[in-house]
Amino acid sequence: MQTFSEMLSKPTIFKERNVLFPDYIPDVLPFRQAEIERIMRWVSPALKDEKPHNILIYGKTGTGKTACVKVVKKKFDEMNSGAILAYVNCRIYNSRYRVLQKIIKDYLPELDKAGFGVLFMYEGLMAWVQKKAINLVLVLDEVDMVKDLDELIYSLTRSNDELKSGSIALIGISNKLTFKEGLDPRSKSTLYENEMVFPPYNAEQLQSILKQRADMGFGEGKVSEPAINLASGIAAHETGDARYALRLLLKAGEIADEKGLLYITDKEIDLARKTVELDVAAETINTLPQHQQIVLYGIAAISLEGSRYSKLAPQDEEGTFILSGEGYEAYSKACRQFGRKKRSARWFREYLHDLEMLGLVTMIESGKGMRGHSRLIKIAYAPAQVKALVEKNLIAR
DNA sequence: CCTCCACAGGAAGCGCAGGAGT
DNA sequence: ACTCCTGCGCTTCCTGTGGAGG
Repeated sequence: MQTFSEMLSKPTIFKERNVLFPDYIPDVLPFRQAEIERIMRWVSPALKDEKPHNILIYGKTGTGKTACVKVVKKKFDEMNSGAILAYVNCRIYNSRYRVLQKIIKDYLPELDKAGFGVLFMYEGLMAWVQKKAINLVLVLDEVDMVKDLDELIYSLTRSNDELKSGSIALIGISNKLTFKEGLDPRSKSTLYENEMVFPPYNAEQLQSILKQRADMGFGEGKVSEPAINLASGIAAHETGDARYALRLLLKAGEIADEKGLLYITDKEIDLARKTVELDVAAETINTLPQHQQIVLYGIAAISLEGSRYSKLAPQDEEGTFILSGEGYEAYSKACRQFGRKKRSARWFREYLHDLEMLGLVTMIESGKGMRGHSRLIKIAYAPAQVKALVEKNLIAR
């Protein structure tokens, strides 16, 4: 058993661990200067007491949307004008009520008493904006999470007609390109005043981002060039997600620490990828409905035991393929084991389909040697780990 | 050739919960 | 408060597919 001081005095490869975390915003964002300047230009009217433009920012996860806006906010705040740029994460504050409440809490704490209705908060906010002639820019990050978005947008933008002084503008950030469909045309047109799309980073860009962070996080020359290239290649191949790339780097650092290494090579990155992949898979597995987890468990179990028909299945890749029939048997057995009532075979196929969509299993058409249309199933992740994970989830309740 | 097997996936229908309307 | 309706998860039933085996 180690003591805390022993742990803390252990040599570490990290120099500044924080810079590898997803919420860290560097002073300079590579490849996003143009985007930052555009946002600055659009919000700048607020600094000379005019109403700025509404903006909608699109882009996949890890393309730097939030980071850019935060950089703009920092510069905005440094101007020390009367204008305010408020940031709200709608994943947490996911309704009109909660968004209003959050703003009030941050800027009008004297009004922050529980139990006031939406109308009261709204009018309090308006009175404050008008009295102090504030130009308020409201950033709604992950705006697609807001349940009553139409009402929120409508009440906030329409309020500009009523205000005699001051103004309210919106910056929406979303990573779903499809969320606009469900919107009321009126709120659509206000939000779409200015639209901006953040493209994913390509491999070279990710490479230089990782280089920058690696130098800051570990010190120069601590991460080998092949390691950087591998990590950026993996992330670029996925979705160009910088957050994922950084996660690989952080995990590789932790692995290096465990092994007492002072240098990160592509071998550590490769190990990191496996654990990060499994982490990501574990997150989706944990949120899966019970029976889909049991299906997965059954398939994992039978993959470990060995498929009865495995000799019939193609052996071109490693990993065991199983037949859907024996998959259903395994699922039924798992249901008995966990004390759950089993679903019909028809629904089992539907579950399999869902699991395939989530990338947790892969299925191929059975070729020769099999009768009719059948499918061969294989789990995408290490069966032993998957099995243990589901077991933990289901035994707890 | 025909029949059967082992499965895929569509259609209909059922009970239930949660929301809208009154 | 109440009904009504709708969507959802699921079962049951059914048709289709294509090699295996007689």
